[in-house]
Amino acid sequence: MRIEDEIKSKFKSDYHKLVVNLHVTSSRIGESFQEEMKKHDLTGTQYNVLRILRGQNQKPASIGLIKERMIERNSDVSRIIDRLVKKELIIRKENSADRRQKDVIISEKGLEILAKIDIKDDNIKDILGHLSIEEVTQLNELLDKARSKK
Amino acid sequence: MRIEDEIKSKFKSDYHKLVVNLHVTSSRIGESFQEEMKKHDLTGTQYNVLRILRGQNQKPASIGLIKERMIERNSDVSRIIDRLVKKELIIRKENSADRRQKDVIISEKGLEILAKIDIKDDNIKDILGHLSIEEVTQLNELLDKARSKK
DNA sequence: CAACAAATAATGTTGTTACGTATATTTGTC
DNA sequence: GACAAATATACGTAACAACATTATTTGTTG
Repeated sequence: MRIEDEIKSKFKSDYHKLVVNLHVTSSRIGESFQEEMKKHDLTGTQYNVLRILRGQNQKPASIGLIKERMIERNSDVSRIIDRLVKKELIIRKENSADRRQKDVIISEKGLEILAKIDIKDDNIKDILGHLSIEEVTQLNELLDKARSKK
Repeated sequence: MRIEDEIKSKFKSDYHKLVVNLHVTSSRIGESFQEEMKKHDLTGTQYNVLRILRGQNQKPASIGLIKERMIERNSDVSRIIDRLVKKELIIRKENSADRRQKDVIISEKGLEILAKIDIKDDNIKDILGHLSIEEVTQLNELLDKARSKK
């Protein structure tokens, strides 16, 4: 369905339309994943942080590093970390070399929950399977270009 | 920049990558608009609701209708409406035929603020001007297709 | 080396959004 | 006309976002 019909709106230009289209499409596709997260008592943001930590392969990450890699860049990482520590999905220690910093790593329990969640190909196929691999590649390229400032 | 480098992450497939790419791109592009809204003391969500109401041409909208047309469909429309009423940007009355429903319309003040905001082409050009019209059209088409369930 | 600037994270506060549930009203059925 | 079901909205709570402030530690400079 075209975006104009989906949200019953009109746009001044295709550029303007693209801004809204991106937002709506991301939101719709994201809904399915949020649901998946809920089954494991995680929010999308928390999942995002866990994945960043897993990507570190047990190399400690500082709060600042996590913040840089997050999708929503203004997030209040300190308190997101608090919640994940409370759930015992991650471990937070002081960094011995620089005592301003914290060393954050993912726990066994955190790794286990990620493994359970790991989006099955089935799941993705349900959501995006109607796109050909060529279309997916092209979309990825165009999105990369859209983000590049100029 | 490719999405892998942007958030330093690896993906199992281009499909998986697309999910993240959509989210990140939407978030980055959206940041610019959020800033614009802040100048007028609005959130993106509130702007979205005001636009829906303007689209009604003074025909009253129920809370449910607004919810349907919103970008984020899980939103708690009742309280978003509360805030807009408090700012006197919209008017909320009981519907006389069905007292469960509310009739919501945009106020003069609401229309004025929208007119002031109305995204200038300049603004869009800053953000997406490096894409050709062909690329924009193609992106819009691919996004429409990505949303269509099958 | 002392004084000051910069970096890093935690905390306080407020506003907003997400999720689940509760309440009020209407509609349909017997 | 009583009652169950459906519909529309409101509310309670937790999570998140935005922004400022503070505390601690580190780096720099005279």
